[in-house]
Amino acid sequence: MAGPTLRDVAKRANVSIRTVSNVVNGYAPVSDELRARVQAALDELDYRPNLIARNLKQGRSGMIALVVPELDVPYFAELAREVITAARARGYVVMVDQTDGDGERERELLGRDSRATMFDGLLLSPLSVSAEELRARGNRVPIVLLGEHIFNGSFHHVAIDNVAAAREATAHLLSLGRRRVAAIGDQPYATGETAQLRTSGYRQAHAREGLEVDERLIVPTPRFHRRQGAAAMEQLLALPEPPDAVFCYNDLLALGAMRALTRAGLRIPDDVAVVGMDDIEEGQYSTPSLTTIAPDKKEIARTAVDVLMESIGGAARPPAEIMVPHRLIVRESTTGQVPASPAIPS
Amino acid sequence: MAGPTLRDVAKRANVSIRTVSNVVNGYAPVSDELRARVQAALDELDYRPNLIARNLKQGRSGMIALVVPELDVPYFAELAREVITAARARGYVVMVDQTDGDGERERELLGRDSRATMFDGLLLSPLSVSAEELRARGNRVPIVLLGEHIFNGSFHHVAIDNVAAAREATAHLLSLGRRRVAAIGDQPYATGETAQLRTSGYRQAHAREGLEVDERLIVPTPRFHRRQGAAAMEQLLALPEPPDAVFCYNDLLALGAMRALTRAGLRIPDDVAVVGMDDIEEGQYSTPSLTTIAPDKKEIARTAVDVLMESIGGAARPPAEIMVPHRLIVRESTTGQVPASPAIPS
DNA sequence: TGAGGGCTCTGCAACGATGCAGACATAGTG
DNA sequence: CACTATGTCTGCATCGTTGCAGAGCCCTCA
Repeated sequence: MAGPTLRDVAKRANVSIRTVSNVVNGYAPVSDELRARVQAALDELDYRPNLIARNLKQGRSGMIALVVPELDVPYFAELAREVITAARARGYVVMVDQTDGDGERERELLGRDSRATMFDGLLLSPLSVSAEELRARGNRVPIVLLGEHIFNGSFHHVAIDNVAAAREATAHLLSLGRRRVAAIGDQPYATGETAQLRTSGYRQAHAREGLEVDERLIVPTPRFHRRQGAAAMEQLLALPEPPDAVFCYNDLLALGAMRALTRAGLRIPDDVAVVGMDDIEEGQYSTPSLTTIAPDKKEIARTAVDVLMESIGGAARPPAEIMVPHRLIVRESTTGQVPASPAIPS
Repeated sequence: MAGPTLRDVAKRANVSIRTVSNVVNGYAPVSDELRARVQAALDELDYRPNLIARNLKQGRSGMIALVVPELDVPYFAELAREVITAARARGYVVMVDQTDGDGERERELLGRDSRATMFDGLLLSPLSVSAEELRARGNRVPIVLLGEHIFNGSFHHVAIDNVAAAREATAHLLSLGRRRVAAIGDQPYATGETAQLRTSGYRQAHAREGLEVDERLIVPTPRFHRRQGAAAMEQLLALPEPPDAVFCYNDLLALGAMRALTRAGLRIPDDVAVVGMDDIEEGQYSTPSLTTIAPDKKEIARTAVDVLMESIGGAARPPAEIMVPHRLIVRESTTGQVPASPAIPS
């Protein structure tokens, strides 16, 4: 079962273990003759270094973990892809784990028997666990947080400017002349920090136009899936004065909302305009295509990995709140027209 | 930086290293008094076991790797989710890696310096690399293949019955009275085995009805993304006699094709009916919702993990070709009506 | 009373690799 | 020729943990 070790190769080539190691790693100078002999033995036995042993000796594993709520949520899948790519560029591999947004599962990560110690660092996109808890558990492993707003500055944190993004999305709808703009996705409780930031951006946009917010148009949702988006939209349509536009806190909610609108026989954007957030690929191909706020995912991933590498390297600079660019992408769901770009987006 | 080790705890509690280890693992009987003393020391130092060392000693890592072409392709993301869940149930964590369908990247996995040795087993969904190569590289790590058809029986392999699935999808279209049924996604070359199986199912369905296949209706695509689906559909619409139905080899192709149809001002399914394959969540919410072949992903994941665990455990039973159930799910894109199920699917 | 048997607890060796210091042979230098 | 410098190669210790064998100790029972 177990493969040959350095010892086996050494015996076969009649050299010391250390020399074989040197050949494998190209370290110390080795005479051509000996190198050839060792190489032959390596090939014959098809030696593969035991990375676990190497890791133990070197005190690092070359692995980081990425923890997201749900991997099959497109935003996280797309983010995971970028993280894996960014990490690979730096010689790291990524273990992906999902918590299902379950606080228990998130806390497990910090527990005594967690596998966290196997990794050189953690990228965490927490849903339920608070920064306070994270800090209290005082993991020894460097951590960088993604997306979730954590205000107490205990950890490095990479995200877009949620307030500004929400403000721009809402302003876009207002600029189209819509006057009853709904918001889907508020989470007015402790762990809904990101959602609250977006709500506050939504309010700011109204305030800047001197408009009142009709509180009934703000629909909270416990989660950010299509199902909740559809349900929230149905609720909004049942109002005496239904909205003429809706800003959804992510694209899945928006897609669910659009589905509900279509079912109700309403036209998008003529009757109701829709904006999402995340710019998942699906929104480019939906009917109609979805106007959205696009966070720079590549940049998020790259930055997060960079900062994590720095921490792993031992740089003890104070935890930073890092903002990553975003931009509004206008598509059919608000203007009814495709942008100038080609008919079939990439 | 590095946390306390068993030695540190032992020194503090004034016991042997071995005893601390016993307390941590609950192994040998330890007197209550000593246990308490050791536990106190553990708590004070906030000891965390070094899993790398433990792995080295025990010869296993408790990790398996899942290698897919692209994590942000919904099918793979959904599959990854199930694999992670299934593996966790068995005490394993999953490292997810993606190859971008790049043969080079896939081959890297088998190379001398690959990290594959760090894992107890590999779940591989290869795109470019052939079974022949896989076998030649003779990795020492147990491997289970997912999805791709490998006929030479060198490895365990878990997949649906692609021929039957494609036949059923096509038969469904024919049973609706469609007579010019196109196929999008053929790959008539060495590494397109799965696609070829589907084409053969498509042909079988025609043959059983005594119908001729118009070869111009079979459109190959190098990849299985929305973009290719849209392009292929446009190509089909340009034919003198365009199709009245299309079977796409996965859901993304189908979604792309639907987008092209909508753009061309055609109605689905009235003018052209569409069937996909994979049952990704997006297809439930598209407009119209997508008829598709649903592979039992949970079952695929569970079976694959089980078989892999068996191999890891040392069971040397011969490589098996394992078929997992699938079923046709009829939605609006072929019948124009939602099935009896609730308006908003889960 | 003394051999035998549990119960606790300990120390040594080992997993497979690398860091380090030094051995040995050869070459270069005055 | 003696002495240092250089280039190769080796052995030992070590990373943090667990497997194994056994040392004490107390208790039991013939």
